[in-house]
Amino acid sequence: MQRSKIADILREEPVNSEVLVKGWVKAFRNNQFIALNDGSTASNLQVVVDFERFDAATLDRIKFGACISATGTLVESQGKGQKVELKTEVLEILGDCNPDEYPLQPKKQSPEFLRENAHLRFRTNTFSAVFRIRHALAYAIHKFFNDRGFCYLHTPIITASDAEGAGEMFRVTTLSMENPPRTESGEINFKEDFFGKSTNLTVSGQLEAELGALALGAVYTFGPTFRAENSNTTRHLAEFWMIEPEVAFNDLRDNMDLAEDMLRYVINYALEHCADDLKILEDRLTEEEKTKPQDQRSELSLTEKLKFVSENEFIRLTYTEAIDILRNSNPNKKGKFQFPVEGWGTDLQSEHERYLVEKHFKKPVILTNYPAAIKAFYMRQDEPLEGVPGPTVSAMDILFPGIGEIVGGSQREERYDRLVNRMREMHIPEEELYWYLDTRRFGTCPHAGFGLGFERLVLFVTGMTNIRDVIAFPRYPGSAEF
RNA sequence: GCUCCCUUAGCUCAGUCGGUUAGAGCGGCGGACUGUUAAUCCGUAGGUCCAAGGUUCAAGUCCUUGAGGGAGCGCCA
Repeated sequence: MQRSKIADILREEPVNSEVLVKGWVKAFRNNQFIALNDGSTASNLQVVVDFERFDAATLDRIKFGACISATGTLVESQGKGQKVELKTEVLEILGDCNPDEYPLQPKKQSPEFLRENAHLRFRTNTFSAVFRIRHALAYAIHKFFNDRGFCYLHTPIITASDAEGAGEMFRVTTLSMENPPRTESGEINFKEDFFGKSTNLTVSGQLEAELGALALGAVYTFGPTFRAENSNTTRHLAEFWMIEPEVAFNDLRDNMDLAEDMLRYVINYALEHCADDLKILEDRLTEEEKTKPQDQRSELSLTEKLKFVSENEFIRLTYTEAIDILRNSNPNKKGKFQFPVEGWGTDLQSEHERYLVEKHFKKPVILTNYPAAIKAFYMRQDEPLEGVPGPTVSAMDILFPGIGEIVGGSQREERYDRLVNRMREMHIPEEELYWYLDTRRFGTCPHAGFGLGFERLVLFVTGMTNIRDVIAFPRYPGSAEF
């Protein structure tokens, strides 16, 4: 007999038919009622056993976490709380679960404890919901881009370029660490390394994506990304997944439209397809809010928050306008900011971004046209703008409540001379990036793209608070367990 | 990398001003009940108070150092 998935049974409710289910015991009540979950849905199937028909030794092995198989007739439930239930005829214990040793329990356990037991945390309601939603969001992203004619490009994970300028990198080498080959001047000789040069794990697929975009028109990457920064926050990982679309002939405005459409699309996708899982996370969040002081509680529930983002236009304003708002803001005048907003030209601190998003506008904000001095070499240089004190670039950052920067992107500098000048100013080695510069020498065109931190998106949609809880096995400073 | 906080039973946490025998709920185990919804009721076992050192007549409680964890900041997605 073929196994049925609990998701299918609960959807189709094939009453009076014979079904076989397999799954893990979530609760065994009254020596009669097993709440069975097989991961196909957040909901459990009620498996009813007549304890007089089964031997006590078998019933004794039905513990929280045990894996069982049950065959029987699906009937309308005689109790309240569920529509259908399984009247069990055959029961088999597939895997025992000794409650004395099993770390998980049928009660609320802290995210920190579960993180230390990340190999088992999929089995909790919260984490199974998080990972089903994570899957749905990944699928929605592929669907969004596919439906719009984008080409999914796999950019390399090992790179010889250390000029990407996005932070510290992890070295990839097969050289002996104890006794590496040396050059005559005593430096490590990477000519003898596996690739014949020094290599690292990628910090971004953007530069390669640009190469693709300038032929395929519209491409996106979706792959792992590595940053060896010693970042200890709730929104940084050393290994994370990033989506990087890159589109020929797009300007900054097109770029913002694309990012905004994509975020709305995937959030709506989750609202439409993950209602059960979102309910679990919403209830969890509501409980958590109750423990906070009244003034720190969120006014919106999780789904309300998601709907709010999907139904409202993002606020778009320039860096210069943002500085004006911040300079005249109450917290700045009253000296409440740890970093007072003084002049034009310095980067915004996260307290400033949070003020704009969470207090001033109360919706997602896209900041554009940042000072050139604080942004990357490849961003397109703006023509001097009236009332703006210094040179700016066509950059855009999308800021979300609670998360901060979820997207960072720009229109790219497509003009060869401008790009080379900028690289020289910022000491980016031209020789190493000859292939990047070639796109500007041969048939260059305006184009734009951005990077979306996938885990930050999952963080927002699930309402979790620590990014380490939305990736299965997080990597961060001091931790590469599992 | 910087700042602050935490570490007590399997889990979540309480433990007053340093004071005598270390507390609860959940979970476990034993029993009762048998249409339950994290079932309920009765009983019961369970402790290197993170580690080392120090102060003190006396340390879970105070001090120092270390380990592990969390939050914030910086770096960014």
